[in-house]
Amino acid sequence: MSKKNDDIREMEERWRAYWAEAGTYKYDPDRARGETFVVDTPPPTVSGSLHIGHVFSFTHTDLMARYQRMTGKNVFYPMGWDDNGLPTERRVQNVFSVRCDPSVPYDPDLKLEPGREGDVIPVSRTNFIELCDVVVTEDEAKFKDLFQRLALSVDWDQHYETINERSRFVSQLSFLRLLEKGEAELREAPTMWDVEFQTSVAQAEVEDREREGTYQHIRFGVEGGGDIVVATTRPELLPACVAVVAHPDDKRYKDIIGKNAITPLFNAPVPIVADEGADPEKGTGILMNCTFGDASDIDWWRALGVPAREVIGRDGKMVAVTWGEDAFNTEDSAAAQKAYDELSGLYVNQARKRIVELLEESGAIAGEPEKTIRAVKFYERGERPLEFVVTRQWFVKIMNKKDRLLEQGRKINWRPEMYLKRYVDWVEGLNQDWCVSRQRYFGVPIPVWYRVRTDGSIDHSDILRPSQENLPVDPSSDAPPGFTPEQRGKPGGFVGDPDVFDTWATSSLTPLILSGWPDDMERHRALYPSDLRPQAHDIIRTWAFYTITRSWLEDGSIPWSNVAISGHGLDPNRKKLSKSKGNAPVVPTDILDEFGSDGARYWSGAARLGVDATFDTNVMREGKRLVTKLRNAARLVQMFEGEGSDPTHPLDRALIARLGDLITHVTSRWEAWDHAGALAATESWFWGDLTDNFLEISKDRAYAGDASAIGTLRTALSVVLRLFAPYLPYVTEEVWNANRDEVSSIHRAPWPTAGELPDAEDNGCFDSTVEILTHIRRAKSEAKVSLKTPVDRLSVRGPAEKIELLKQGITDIASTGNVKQHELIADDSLEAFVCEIVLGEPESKPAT
RNA sequence: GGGCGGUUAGCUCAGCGGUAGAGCACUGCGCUUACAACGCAGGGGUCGGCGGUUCGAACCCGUCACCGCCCA
Repeated sequence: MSKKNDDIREMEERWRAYWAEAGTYKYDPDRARGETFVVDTPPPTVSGSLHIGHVFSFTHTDLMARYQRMTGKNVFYPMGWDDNGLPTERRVQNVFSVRCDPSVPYDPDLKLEPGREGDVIPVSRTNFIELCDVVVTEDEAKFKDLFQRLALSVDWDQHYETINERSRFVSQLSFLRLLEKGEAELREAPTMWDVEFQTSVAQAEVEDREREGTYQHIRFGVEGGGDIVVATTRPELLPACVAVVAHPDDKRYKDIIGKNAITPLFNAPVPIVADEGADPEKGTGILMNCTFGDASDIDWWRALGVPAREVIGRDGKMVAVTWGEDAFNTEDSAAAQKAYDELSGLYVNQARKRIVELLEESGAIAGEPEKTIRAVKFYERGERPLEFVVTRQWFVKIMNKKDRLLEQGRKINWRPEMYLKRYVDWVEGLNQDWCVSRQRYFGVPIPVWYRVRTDGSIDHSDILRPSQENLPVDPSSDAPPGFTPEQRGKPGGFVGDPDVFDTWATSSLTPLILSGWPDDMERHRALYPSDLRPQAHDIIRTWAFYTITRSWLEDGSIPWSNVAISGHGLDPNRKKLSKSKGNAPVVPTDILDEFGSDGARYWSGAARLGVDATFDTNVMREGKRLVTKLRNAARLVQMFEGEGSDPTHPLDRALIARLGDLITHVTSRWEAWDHAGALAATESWFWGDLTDNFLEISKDRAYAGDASAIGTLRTALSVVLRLFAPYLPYVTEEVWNANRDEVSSIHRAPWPTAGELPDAEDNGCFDSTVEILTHIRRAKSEAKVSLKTPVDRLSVRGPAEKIELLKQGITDIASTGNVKQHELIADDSLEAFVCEIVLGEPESKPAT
């Protein structure tokens, strides 16, 4: 870091401390809802790494908050930390080299060093959660430090964690209300299951990945003679085959529909059924229906009413089954058992290889294997394919509400609007209810218990609920109303639901967590629905979708009136920046060190909403350069000590008029949620009209104490600083307060309006003046002489009207361009200015 | 396979019906008491291809190609 950056660092630390102490960004609960602007801030996952993408999107939010604050709004801008959930658990496992084992008793004296090496230690659930708390506390401190350095104008008194008591309370209460309304229910059903983390997952967390697969052609017998060949990429599911399916119009199979096929190896009779879902073009046109290979298997299984043959366990291994019993009927138990025992206990991919060998040995493989590319479902954070496993899970009903959820989505203003389309596509494509229970530890517990029957079995239909005043509860340690802790697990007693909620089940409630619902309804009415949900486009299907869903389910409302969608930070190869891809090597604090917070914010501010932004230090360098220019321009303006006045000189009046146009334009860009357009316009005016031209033109008059020039410069600086303030909070605050006896934050200053400016008009003299000045500069540049070289004679000919305008600026041109003699000649035969410039001798340099 | 964006100067991007723009990079000049962490001037683009609408298209319509994202 250079010495110069030390200055920036000092300035940043000084103002950061001031804002915190002065409460510059405090929300005022006493002001009316109409004057308030409420932001439903995204809670970042604190156990992820900090990267420059955070700087990008969080700055966007801050820009909007700052603009609203300057327009006079009472801004409610909180900060939340998403600490609950799997990312934290994984981090804790790595940091302390532990794993959670609920069967291990709690050890109150457990002390582990972060970064500990050695064997993985099993720890109790309570110990594990304590370790999670340790890690998130540290992580949150790092995030807070970065965000404060970045000058996010957050009211830090308004913060939350998705695992804190308030969040657990709201999450549990909201769930219980859904249960009351019949919108949440417990189901034992095939569910998408991650065999690595051993938890259920929801549709929103699943992604398709293309994988190589191999079609194996397996010969089935047909009752009454003959055979068929089924093609499958998952031969290990053969023992789970409950039917074979062909298209009703497929001539090849028409005659055998209604008969039974006999599976090879297992000799299980399975019905041959017709269904239009079978694609005659795919494989051999006839396919296995297994319990359960994919979502359509579930549909067919339900439609056919056949028993489920579950062969894949929660750990992704083939479970032990007994052929000839229950669902596993067969014509030859001994043979089936012998074959199956070869598979039992193997992982799915091992079983796939083994069963092909067995089929080959038995002569049931028909034809050569065939390579194919298929879409395989994965949990987004997982490395192993999902399986469908029958488990007991809590679901929230959403499939029957698609139309209403679409309608709710359309009531919200999406910025940019194209992202409504993505929401609509997602809702229309929903194919299952929302599974909200997770078999994890660090999360909000599901607040119910189940009665234990007198025979010791659990009655999951007898759901015991806590009363609202006891929330939040932990069913694994608290007892339900009317029971004593001693009755846990005993006949006639109770057991707690062992699961926690999906992280989204809690974070979808952030507007309610923030609003004080339902205990402080006065506050709730002041803060809900909120005005702005800022977030990135990757979580439209999760955070935005689930929040809209929860608000609809709770009271039919929409959670916010606007959604502002940020793009992603991309690496120089235009790939999304993420820790997992290892392409985010740049530490955000290094960036802030190098370019200053204002410089880094400039990069973000220059990017439009919804558009991905390539990480580009050149843009940050540009921002840093702007900061320097702003300081230097301000230094000049603030140097003039004389009295200022309203503009009287035509050039000054023109500048003020142009400034008014700028304010109008920039404000309209902000109102259109176009902070990037507003910045570009402000920067262009500042650099062009103000510093390159007006400052040069008016400088000599200002030095001479001309009140009009001085007043104009001060007005222009005051306005430009305020227009830049949302993007460059540090330097604008520094300059704004440079000449003040008492600090008055620019971030509480009123947004400039054209109406606050003195009356003025741009009659065209400004453009004429700049035009001639440019001629003079070009002449000197082409002559390769210094700009201060005198012009012995300047002669301008032009149409009378333009010459009249030029007369208003000629004195300033003469002083700026060091013109000794000039003449202006009206000539209406000309359409534009024609200049004749005679350069004098360059002034001799003083001897060195 | 479906949807949504994008393709403009070497790079990063703006412009979105009326004579092609910015910053960086490049070339030349210049230390001028706000600024060399800078200024001034300049070179550089048949606005992805092909059709169409229009007096006029980077911009509207159609089509194709490629890139990215989202979903299957």
